[in-house]
Formats: sequence, structure tokens, C-alpha cells
Amino acid sequence: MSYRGPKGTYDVYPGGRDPHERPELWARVERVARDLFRRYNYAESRLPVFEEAELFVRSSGETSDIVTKEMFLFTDKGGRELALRPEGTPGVVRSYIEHGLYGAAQPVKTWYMGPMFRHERQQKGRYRQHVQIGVEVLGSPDPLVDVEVISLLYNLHKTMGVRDEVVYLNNLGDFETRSRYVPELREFLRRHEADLDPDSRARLDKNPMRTFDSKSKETQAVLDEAPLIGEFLSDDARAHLSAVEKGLEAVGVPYRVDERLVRGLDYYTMTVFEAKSGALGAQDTVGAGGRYNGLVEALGGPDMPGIGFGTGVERILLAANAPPEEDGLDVYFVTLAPEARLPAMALASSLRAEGLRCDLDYADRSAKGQFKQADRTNARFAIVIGDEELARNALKLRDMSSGEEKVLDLGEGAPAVLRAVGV
RNA sequence: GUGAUCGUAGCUCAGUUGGCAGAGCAUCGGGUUGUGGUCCCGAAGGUCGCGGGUUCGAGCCCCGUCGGUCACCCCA
Repeated sequence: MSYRGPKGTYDVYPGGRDPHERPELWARVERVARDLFRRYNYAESRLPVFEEAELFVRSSGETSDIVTKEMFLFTDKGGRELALRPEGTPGVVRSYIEHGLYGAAQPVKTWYMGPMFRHERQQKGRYRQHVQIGVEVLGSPDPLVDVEVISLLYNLHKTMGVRDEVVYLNNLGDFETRSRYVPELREFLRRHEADLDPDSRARLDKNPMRTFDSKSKETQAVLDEAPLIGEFLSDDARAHLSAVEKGLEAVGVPYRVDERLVRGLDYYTMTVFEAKSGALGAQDTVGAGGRYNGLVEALGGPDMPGIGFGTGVERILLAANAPPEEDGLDVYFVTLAPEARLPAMALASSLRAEGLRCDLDYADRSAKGQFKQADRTNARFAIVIGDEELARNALKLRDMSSGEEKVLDLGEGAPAVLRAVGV
């Protein structure tokens, strides 16, 4: 084996085995997503897969893992520091600011789908290049926008057949809330430092809230007694959370409030949410997102609120029931003489123009082999053209399920076939 | 980045204490001078991931390396 795909990547290819390698499943997600976004009135954004590295540092936070150890960095020939995008939100916000969309009617609702890159070790449901579908709503602080975004995520997953899903919801308050809560939490954790796992201990100074994500039993035992952010929320944040809850109930999205839900990115404020599936492995988050009311301003725009989600297409496919593919060809051409190939090609071309799915043998197969191929491609009909048919300017139409055969006029071309197959 | 585990035909996998590289499925052909799904026969298909080492001899033992899988960290 000479070449392999780069570490942590995968191919979508004809005959792909795993769900995320199957082209027809990707086609389905794209179809479902586009249809849903049209109904919710979101317009598409197509953005570069690389940006100035600085953009991601400013957005995700200098201390975040994504920035410190997971970015694919490179320098172009002009000496610019660039990075393959590790997430979608910063690019969308940059675009919103760059094109002055804050001056348009608000909110601006957009969606995107494309590859994201993170330099990390892969495991089930995690790749160095993975595809995210995301939405961002910029310019409105309305809690009902949060409801719309969460319900959109939920419906996307539901339509795709994601199994065993639970939506978790929390409110992290504004920066002020956190500036009161975090010292309190840190103080508490410090008192129990001896019982924490090494990773959590290391996080104590930098970002104690992420201790909640630890999978260590000992650490979780300590956290059972820890102060929760709910008690520190401002009236505003509390009202926002309850408005979101009422909204989710109104639109019929099941959810659970989880006060221990924290998110890894620095820019989140107020609402955060995460959709998890029991059908995945350790990486069980299918999609997640939250509000980022300070981000637009931090990136040089006006003080505009925003909210969005990102969801991993590979994880959607992994967590969904892959439906059996039933569709096949309308016609497979069996050519039994070299002179039959051109008339077959011409007829196939006419039938394709009429919308029929057709294919021919390009492998110089035997008669038996060509019928076998007709069978494999699930063709409804085989059209046989050989010496006998050519001599009479005819073709033989074989119904592949009944075995019934009819002789048609080859000279008449597509209309005769269309009539016989009942289109 | 850390740890565990696995790399043999396109796929799934056997391969004994180190002794001639195998099976099933898939592919192609034949049985049927032009008829598929079942059946029978045959063919083709391999630097045993790669590089070193030990040995008379390595798919097998040792070291390194690359890659896959799973978990941690983190995240979609």
C-alpha cells in the first residue's frame, strides 16, 4: 500500500461501509438540512476553511485547548499566520462584521456546512477533519431565538433518526455572574484539592468550571457538594432561562436543565445547550451551542448578541439508523455484439434525457456477466441488443423481476421503450 | 499529547513449539455458441503495514516506526 489518507481523516466513497463513509447518507443529511433551513428561513453562508489564526485565538480564548493545541497552523508566502478553521462560529461572525450585516434587518439568520479541522487523536466519532452543520443568529437577545435554534437542532437530529437523544440546557449568566461564581467554585475545589484527579487540579486556576466535565469518579463525588451557578444568576439570566424553558415546552422539545453543563469555549454567555446520544461512545455529544453576546464586539463589531449551534455530521450518521437503500436502475443495457454498443449508447442517452437511470457494460463482460450486473444494479429492465436484434433493427426488453421479454423497434428509439416500461 | 489494543488477498478472518502463505465472501470466466438472483467447476488476486535485529530459517520472537480501533485530555 503506497499512499494512505492523512491520519485522522476518512473517505466517503462508493460502497463505503461505515455510515459516515456512505455517499447516499451524506446526500440525505444535506437534503434534510437544506429543507429544514428553508422552512426556518435561514440563508446559507459559504466561508473559507482557513482564516487568520488570530480570529480563532480572539474567539475561542487564548487558553482554550482548541487554540493552544488543536489548530492546524501555517504561514502563507506573504508571512500571514493562518489556521484551518477548528469551528464555524468565528468565521460567520467575522463575515457578519466585514459585510456590515449589523446594519441590515435583525436578526440575521444563517447556516453553514463544511469541514472543520482539529489536530487531535481520533477515536469513535472524532476525526481531525470532520464536517459540521451549524447555524448562527446574530442581532437579537430574544430568548425565543434560543428556542428556535435549539428546536432546529432537535428537529434536524430527529429527522435524521438520531437515536436515544437528550437535550441538556443551562444558563451560564453573563460575565459578571461568572466573575462572582468562579472564585467561589475555585475556593471550594481548593479545599478538596487532594480528592481531585490531576487534570482537574491543573485546571483549578485556569478554568475551574470545566472540572464538571471530568470523568473521574472521585472528582465527581467532590462536585456533588459544589456550589452551582444557578444560585449566582442575575434576575435577568434567571428570567431568560425560564423563558427558554417555557418556549421549549411550547414547541415540544424535550429537555433537561443541567446546572453542571459547562462549555469549553470562552465566549459563551447565558444559554448553553448540548444534545447527547446514548448511541455513541465516549464522544456522545451530537450537537451543541450557546449564546455569545460579547463575541461580535470582541471581534471588532458593534455590541450585538448572537447564538448558534454546531452539530457533527459524522456523529449524526453514527447515532442514526441507516435506512436500507432500495433504489436501482431503470434500465441496464446488455450488448452482445461490438456493433450493438453505439446504438445502445445512443438509446441510453435518450432515455437519460427523459429522466431514466441507465447504465451499460464497459468491462467487456460475457452475456452472463452483463445480466449478473443488471441484477446487481437492481435494474427493473434489461435492454438486450445483439446480432439477432441488429439484423431486425430491434431490441429486446426484459423485465428483470418476471423474466418476461418483449421485442421493440430499435429504430423508434426512446418513445417505444418509455411506452413499454410505463413511464 | 497520554494509555491500551490491533495491522496477513478488495472485505471478514485462520495460520500450531519459528519450517513451502490459506479459507469464506466479493471479482472475472466456464458449466448454458446470447439470459441474472440458486448450484457446480476454475482463474486471478499478497513486498504478511514499513524498517531494522535475533536465527540455518521470521507472518510468528525483539526493537523502532507508520496507521487503525478504543479510552483519557478535549470536543461536533
